[in-house]
Amino acid sequence: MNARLRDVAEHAGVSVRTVSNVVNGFRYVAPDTRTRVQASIDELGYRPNLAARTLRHSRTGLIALVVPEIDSPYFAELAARTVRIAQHRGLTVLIDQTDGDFERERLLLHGKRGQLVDGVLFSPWAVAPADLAARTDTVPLVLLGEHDGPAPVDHVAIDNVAAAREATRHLLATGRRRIAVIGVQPRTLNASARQRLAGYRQELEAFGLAPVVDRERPVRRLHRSDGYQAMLELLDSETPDAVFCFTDQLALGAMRALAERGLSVPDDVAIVGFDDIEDGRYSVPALTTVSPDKDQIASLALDALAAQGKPPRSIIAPHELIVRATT
Amino acid sequence: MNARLRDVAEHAGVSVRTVSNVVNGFRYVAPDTRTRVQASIDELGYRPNLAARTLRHSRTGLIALVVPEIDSPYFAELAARTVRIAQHRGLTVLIDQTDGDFERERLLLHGKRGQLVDGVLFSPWAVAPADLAARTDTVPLVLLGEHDGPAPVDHVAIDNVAAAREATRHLLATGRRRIAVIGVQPRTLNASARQRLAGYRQELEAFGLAPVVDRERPVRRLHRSDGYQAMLELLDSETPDAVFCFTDQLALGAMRALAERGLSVPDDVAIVGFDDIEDGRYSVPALTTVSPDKDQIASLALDALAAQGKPPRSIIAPHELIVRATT
DNA sequence: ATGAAAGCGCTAACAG
DNA sequence: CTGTTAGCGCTTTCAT
Repeated sequence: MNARLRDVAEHAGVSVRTVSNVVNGFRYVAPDTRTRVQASIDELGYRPNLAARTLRHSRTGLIALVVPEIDSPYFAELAARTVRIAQHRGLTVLIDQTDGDFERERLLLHGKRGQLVDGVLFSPWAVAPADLAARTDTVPLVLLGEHDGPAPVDHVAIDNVAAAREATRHLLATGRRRIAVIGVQPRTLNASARQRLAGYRQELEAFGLAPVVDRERPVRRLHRSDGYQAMLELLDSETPDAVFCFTDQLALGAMRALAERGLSVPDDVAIVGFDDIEDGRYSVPALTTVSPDKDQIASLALDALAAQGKPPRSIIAPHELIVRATT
Repeated sequence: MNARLRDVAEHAGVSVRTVSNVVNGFRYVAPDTRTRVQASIDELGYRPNLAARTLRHSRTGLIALVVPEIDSPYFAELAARTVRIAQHRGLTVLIDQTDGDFERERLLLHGKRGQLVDGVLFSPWAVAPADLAARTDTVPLVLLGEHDGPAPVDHVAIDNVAAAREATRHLLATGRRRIAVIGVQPRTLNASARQRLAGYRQELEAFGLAPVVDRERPVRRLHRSDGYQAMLELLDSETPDAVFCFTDQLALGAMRALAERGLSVPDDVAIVGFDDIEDGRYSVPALTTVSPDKDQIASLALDALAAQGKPPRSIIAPHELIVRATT
């Protein structure tokens, strides 16, 4: 077993109180006492027991980041930034992966992590606003990503409607008129997808173009393969001159389908993605995309966690359209 | 404050012992007592305090996964699988990101996580075998990835020499003779890179070809930009007819450089990567690569963690060469 | 400036 | 089958 405070105390010939003072950098310890105690600490290889501390303080310094899948590039990049920023603030991040499974999300939401974490950053996939409202767990919660409905929870997201409008406007400005989208979600749950679709339609209409139902392609998940599949289907009915994909992964899948069909990007079909993942910067051609400020998202979410108690807010993080070679 | 065991006991009119029995699914509880207690638990919204449990059991159910960067696709995919498999085994994974920083790695190695975790899965970047040997912390440790030197630590890796030989052999078999590599590490620390280089050279020599120093390109990190840069340099001296990249990210960067120079893959230059990340499956053309069995790596590492105490072993996970369109 | 001791919430040995 | 209680390691009030 590891050395305890008491072992150090005995070894140094002082009380536990004094050792505790030294460990926690307390002001009033006689210099020589401090030296002696420190020597004992080193010699015995003492390390404070986090569990005992937690029990005492009822604070762990841990926060949970709940995402559908950590190896989806967007979440990986978001997680990397969250971990980094949390580290700066003296927090440790514990990652939960739900695989988009409703039951796992529900469990996590309702305190499966018990007193283990001081807060939860939650990126919902399957869970609905009603489930959030029904939450009884008291651990501070911040939602990552779009979320509508009256759930009494903080959430941070970019302005998806505005972002989608910019993407669409950019396509229109480069002379495209048959603009399709890939990424509509069959279930109504994904608020981000819904808002991106709304933004796309709004911009088309503002330009005097009527949305064409056949050009709004649904996908089950947001992987490359879904984008690939959706693009093939799109090509089977009509060849659009541009596609706005609701994630970069979908866009990369779509580009692969176009390449296989011998279509050129951007000459035959222009592509805009969403998320600004690193793959898109190195794809050939490089992907035009909406870039959410992931550092800001992570940072604002952590702020919101720390500020809990105040009435829930809807926090908007910045984004930017990055024009590269696919448009 | 949350309800405690004692509150539930009073509410249900039983002792804490009984409540504890119910919570932990103990055998001998009278059915009606159980029902009554369960009702109180639900009513009060009782959740066991993990810190107290941990203090009692000196076991947290947490393990740390330490990686240089979580948003590097290989590590993201490995993390996703580790989290998933750990979940199955009732473990929670906490992710530490070192950014390849020596000091952060050293800290983590020497027990910065204190009693917080039951074990550490460590993917070293900057830290050397000597640092590992000097470790005093007692938390079980398993190294992920190649590691040589006599450090008394379990580690799981694939057979990098054999894998590199297969990759090189494949290139030779398709008629390539001017085969370059990208991914040599200037510092001697990265054992994986060293072994891949060794395998490449061995296979060339076995084929009767002498290694050419200029064709062995170093990189600082393993990002796409490094591969891109290295490929450009390679093209400035001589155009190889094949490049074996030590990671898929390097390969994707290299492919971008080739595209910009108007060279065709695989007609002008064949490419083999390493890691089998998802991007490579959807790049155009799709990337031939060495695929380490990441599920096995995660699974074997978790096994090794559980089996600690036995003499340290060097565990070999399977790998496979996946031939796609770049060769 | 240091010591003694209570108590954080839980588990399990002991007693019944 | 259930109750009582010591103690996991630490922080901190109270006392000196």
